[in-house]
Amino acid sequence: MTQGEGHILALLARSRRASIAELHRGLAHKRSTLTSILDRLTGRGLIERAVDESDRRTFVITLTRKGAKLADRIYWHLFELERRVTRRVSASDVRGFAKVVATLAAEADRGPRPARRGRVDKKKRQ
Amino acid sequence: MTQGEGHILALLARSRRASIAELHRGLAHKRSTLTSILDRLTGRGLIERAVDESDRRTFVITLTRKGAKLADRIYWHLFELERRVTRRVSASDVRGFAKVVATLAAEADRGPRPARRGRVDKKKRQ
DNA sequence: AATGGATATTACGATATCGTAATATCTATT
DNA sequence: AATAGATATTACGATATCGTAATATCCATT
Repeated sequence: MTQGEGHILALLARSRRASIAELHRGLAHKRSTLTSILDRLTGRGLIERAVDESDRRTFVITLTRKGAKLADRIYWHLFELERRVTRRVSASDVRGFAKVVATLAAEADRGPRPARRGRVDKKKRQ
Repeated sequence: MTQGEGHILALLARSRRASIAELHRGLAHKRSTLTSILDRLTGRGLIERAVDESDRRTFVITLTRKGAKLADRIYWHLFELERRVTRRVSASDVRGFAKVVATLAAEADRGPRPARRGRVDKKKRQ
């Protein structure tokens, strides 16, 4: 079980049913990696892919019974970890954490700001 | 340039000279991965490996002139990012962030606490 | 100096992730 | 209905990471 696989199962533990694009939004991986992850989860009989009839470009991912069991365990595990952490830190610590993370993400996303010497190759990110 | 490579160069930008074990402490990767990273950096002429005469089991990693230049750029880049973030958040936010991260790491390291049903396979981590 | 255990590192095959190109469907416009 | 552009996804080869086993050196004890 890789980090990415666990992550996807945890997401599905809540939504139960999601498109690939939706899952991708909650994942720090490239889209092609998500395909691999879904392939593996499908191969192990944990999830199922079905074409969405309303938009046949997309697939709807659902958990199998077996997958739901595992997903719940993972979700519970993460929930438990969160609980243990929030017990040991203050609410304002958590707010500070969230704020720093959000700011970090936003700033990193903007890329190198003040034009340094040398070309600033603004890479495309998908 | 992968994340791992950048990370190692950033570490070397400060210490200029480090053992592999030292580098590994500051890296979120397995030791064997570090070997690969060092191989690539060596191949590109950015670092050099030399046996430590005082303990011939270990190697001393140093930056080449070319590597030092790149390492400084990377370090500067990270420093700059940090500066941009700390400008937008308060000092107590940063403290909260650090506290949550530390607690999270500590709790995750302890593993699942209250014995759930099923075996708790405490995996070895290197 | 020989033994055994600990530490430091690498080799190597297995697996995961990435990046790009290709395919298929949808939506809007002519 | 034909075309063009946008969106959603996968295929596939290249690269990075992982896990384990192997090797070499060091250190302590006999």
